[in-house]
Amino acid sequence: MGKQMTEMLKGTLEGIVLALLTGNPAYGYEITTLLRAQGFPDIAEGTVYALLVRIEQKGLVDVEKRPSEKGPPRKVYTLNAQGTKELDEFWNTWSFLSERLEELRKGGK
Amino acid sequence: MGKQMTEMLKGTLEGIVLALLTGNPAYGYEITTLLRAQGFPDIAEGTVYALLVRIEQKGLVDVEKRPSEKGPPRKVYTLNAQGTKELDEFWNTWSFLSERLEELRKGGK
DNA sequence: TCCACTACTTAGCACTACTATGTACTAGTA
DNA sequence: TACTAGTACATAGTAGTGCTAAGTAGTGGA
Repeated sequence: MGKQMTEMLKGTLEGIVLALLTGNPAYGYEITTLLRAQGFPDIAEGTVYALLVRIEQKGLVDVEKRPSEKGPPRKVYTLNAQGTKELDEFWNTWSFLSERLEELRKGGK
Repeated sequence: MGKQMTEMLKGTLEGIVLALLTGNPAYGYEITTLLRAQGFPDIAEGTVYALLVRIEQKGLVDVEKRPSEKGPPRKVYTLNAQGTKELDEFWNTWSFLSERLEELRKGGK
């Protein structure tokens, strides 16, 4: 992955994952493949798992262990109320930054 | 500053500063006040100066020292060819990420 | 003299993405 | 049986970047 993208993902990747989880519980491996399919082909597995540990510790998701047909049991993450609130704040922060940057791009000094 | 914004600025702040410098040479203290005036009231001085050192070491800007009427001499930064190229790449990276996020926001899974 | 403003510098910290490696389970196949 | 691939999760160590905090230096005004 480009160094720029790596740095830019800091702070946004968490939001991206929370957004993926809205109304759509998922487990780590699934989230990784989802991200890779949706334009982030180089996302490292370890990054996703570490992120999931973080958002679980922050209490943004509920976790449930479910057996898998193939391999070890899955940890399914579901966005809870606090996670939804965090996601809202994420979109606010993103919108603000996004607007600033669009102004800058238009030469709005 | 919010923790979210702090993390989100990683990777974008450099682009913001490069964008501010296009066709508009400026010195550190000036850039700091510019940023504060344009929606980032809590940007730390130290952050800006450290970033300027970095982009100078990467060769993205040319530097010239000019005396100030008030206080120590200013270090005026001018975007050079390499900096312009880097800024182009920044906009590409930003556009990509921005599009992904807008899709996500619209519920595009 | 003291303070405020201008202007730059730097050491240490916190956070997050990446690299690399390891564990564990299932199924297919040679 | 032994090997391989795919599924699924975990984690130690590294790098990059923004923040905190503190300092240095110069000018001018109360």
